[in-house]
Amino acid sequence: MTVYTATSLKSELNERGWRLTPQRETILQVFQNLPKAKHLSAEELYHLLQGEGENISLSTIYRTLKLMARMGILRELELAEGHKHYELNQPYPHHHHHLICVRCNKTIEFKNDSILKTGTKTAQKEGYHLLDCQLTIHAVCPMCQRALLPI
Amino acid sequence: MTVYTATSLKSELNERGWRLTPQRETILQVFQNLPKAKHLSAEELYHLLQGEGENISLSTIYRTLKLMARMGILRELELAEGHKHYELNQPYPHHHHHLICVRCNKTIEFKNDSILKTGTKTAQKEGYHLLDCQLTIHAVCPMCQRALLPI
DNA sequence: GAATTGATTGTGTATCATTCTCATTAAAGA
DNA sequence: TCTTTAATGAGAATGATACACAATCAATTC
Ligand SMILES: [Mn+2]
Ligand SMILES: [Mn+2]
Ligand SMILES: [Zn+2]
Ligand SMILES: [Zn+2]
Repeated sequence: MTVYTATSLKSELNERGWRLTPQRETILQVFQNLPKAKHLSAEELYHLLQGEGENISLSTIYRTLKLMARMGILRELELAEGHKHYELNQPYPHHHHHLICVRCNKTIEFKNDSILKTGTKTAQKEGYHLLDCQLTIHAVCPMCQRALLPI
Repeated sequence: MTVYTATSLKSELNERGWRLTPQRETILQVFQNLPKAKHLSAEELYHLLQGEGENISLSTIYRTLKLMARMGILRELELAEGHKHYELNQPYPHHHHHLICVRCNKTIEFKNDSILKTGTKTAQKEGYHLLDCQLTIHAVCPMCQRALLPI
């Protein structure tokens, strides 16, 4: 949960024998400039880049998202929509969690400092190297409670 | 997060105009008799039932898992394996969370009472009806840290 | 307890997110 | 600049999950 720049990304990649490519740099930039509370799926990122004239293949998008999640740069979110979403994995005080309506997928972000502390302590206790720590609350939003729809 | 019996399941289903079927009752029983810290995927549940001579179709398995998750009977877990896992959604003091190695998928359960309190409070504050609340820690286990494998 | 109704099931098929293959390209280091 | 090999792009393959629809049967009514 560090703040990355192109330079620090490059050195961390090179340390492991990997490379900084224009594609990887561009994708990191997109996430760094994303508005607060905005999450992107692979497909959404692909189309966003297309719109900016950046032709990065969908394969590379998928590979890069997975790589950056495994490095702890991005967080992989399961927002009850059948595909993954990603956002920058930010440290305190930007670290936050998600409250999701399982019916309409409306998502609310919220903060709670003690959760990251719990996560850090738990990982440490077991000797795990922490990448991400997210509280996910599945619930039914007020609107969907009123609409008496079948599940 | 209630403890369900066949009878309470039946009344809750009937309240909504739905039915208790032998398939649904059997599937609930499987989860109730599952050993601690055991999680099942749709496919695993299917084969477990086949082994017991219960021929419930894979479609029904998927439908039932989704139904019971939306009712709050089961929790849907994303254990970094490319498919969902399910377990009984148990109240305090059995409620727990997961620490997952993103490389080998080794999963450790841990408890922390304050998290459920945070989840309950957050949902209530926003007027959401709570179904489940899970802290997921993504990390790299000690063994996988030593094995210097490519991500 | 028979008839009615529509929710549920099983089978097969469709969908779609994600991964894989492989030839080509291009970072990194010497 | 040259060499090595990681990374990319394009398309095909995979696999988890959803869907369509005819047949079944759980719940309710008479
Ligand atoms: Mn977020
Ligand atoms: Mn568990
Ligand atoms: Zn909703
Ligand atoms: Zn591991």
